[in-house]
Amino acid sequence: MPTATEKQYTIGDFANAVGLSAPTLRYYENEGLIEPHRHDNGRRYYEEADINWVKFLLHLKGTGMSISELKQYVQWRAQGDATIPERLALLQQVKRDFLVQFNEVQHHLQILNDKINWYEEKEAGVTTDHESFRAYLDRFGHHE
Amino acid sequence: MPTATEKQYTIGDFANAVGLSAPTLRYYENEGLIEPHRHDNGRRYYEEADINWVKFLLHLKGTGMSISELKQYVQWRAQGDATIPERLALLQQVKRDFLVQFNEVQHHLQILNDKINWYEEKEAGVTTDHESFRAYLDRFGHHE
DNA sequence: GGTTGACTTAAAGTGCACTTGAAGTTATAT
DNA sequence: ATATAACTTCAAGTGCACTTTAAGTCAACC
Repeated sequence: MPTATEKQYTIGDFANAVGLSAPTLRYYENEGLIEPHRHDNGRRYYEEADINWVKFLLHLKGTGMSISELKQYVQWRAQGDATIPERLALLQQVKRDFLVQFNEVQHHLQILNDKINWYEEKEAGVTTDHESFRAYLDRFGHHE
Repeated sequence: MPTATEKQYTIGDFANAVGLSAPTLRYYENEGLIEPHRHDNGRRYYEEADINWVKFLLHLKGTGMSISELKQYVQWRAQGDATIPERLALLQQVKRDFLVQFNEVQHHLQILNDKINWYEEKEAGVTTDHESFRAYLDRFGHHE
């Protein structure tokens, strides 16, 4: 049973589909992250499956992986199942780093929220004239 | 009642105390974020309160504020209470942007976790030989 | 069939947030 | 007293992830 001929995307359409610019796609290709097909005239074309691949890469990138880490991951992947332990170890390390950052960033948000509340209450005349932000924070048990 | 003479930090000691390098502190000063005192010989010194100030700036920075946004915030702050509405609006915008990013990043983590689990199960021989990652994701209802 | 827009490569440029270097002064320890 | 370490300014350099430019080829529309 022959599958329907796959839709072919120009680099411009593909860029639109994945939310990147065409130059960025060429840059990623240069870095070895993507390998589009070529028409006889030299022009690139992309297929449906490439969309999923790029979106997956962007998820990994969004967890904090650099281009060179992605490149390493992709190289291992091209070498087949023998490199699964390496890939798994890399992703686990990325996850650990991510979680550390995630906790820090939540703390930053806490302080930002406190400051916003402080300004809002100050505007509404709720805090006493000379209460400092630090004293205010202390009331909530936040430190640093 | 005279308060105990405040401890004075050299730029090196202060850098240590706040977790930045001395050049970075000079850079921040250049950008108008910090204003240390000076000894008669021209050398900078910092006091306890400066530690809290820098740590607060680093919290704001950690929520995604750029150096130039911090600069704007600091300038408004120097202009007194009249600029509280501007400062509040800025921080509220920062918070909105932060929360958007925060949601996205949680989704990225979800995909990373799925991929790690997929590798772990594959290593343990749990998934069927030819199940694709996408099919695996679909079992959990994750998309994109 | 000509104009407009999308594509091609390779190299150079950008923006951010620092970091490093050069050249010199000052403080501290032996 | 002298070595060494920390400070000073100002300018230039770095790393990352793109973005822009230049010079040219190709495709689609009227």
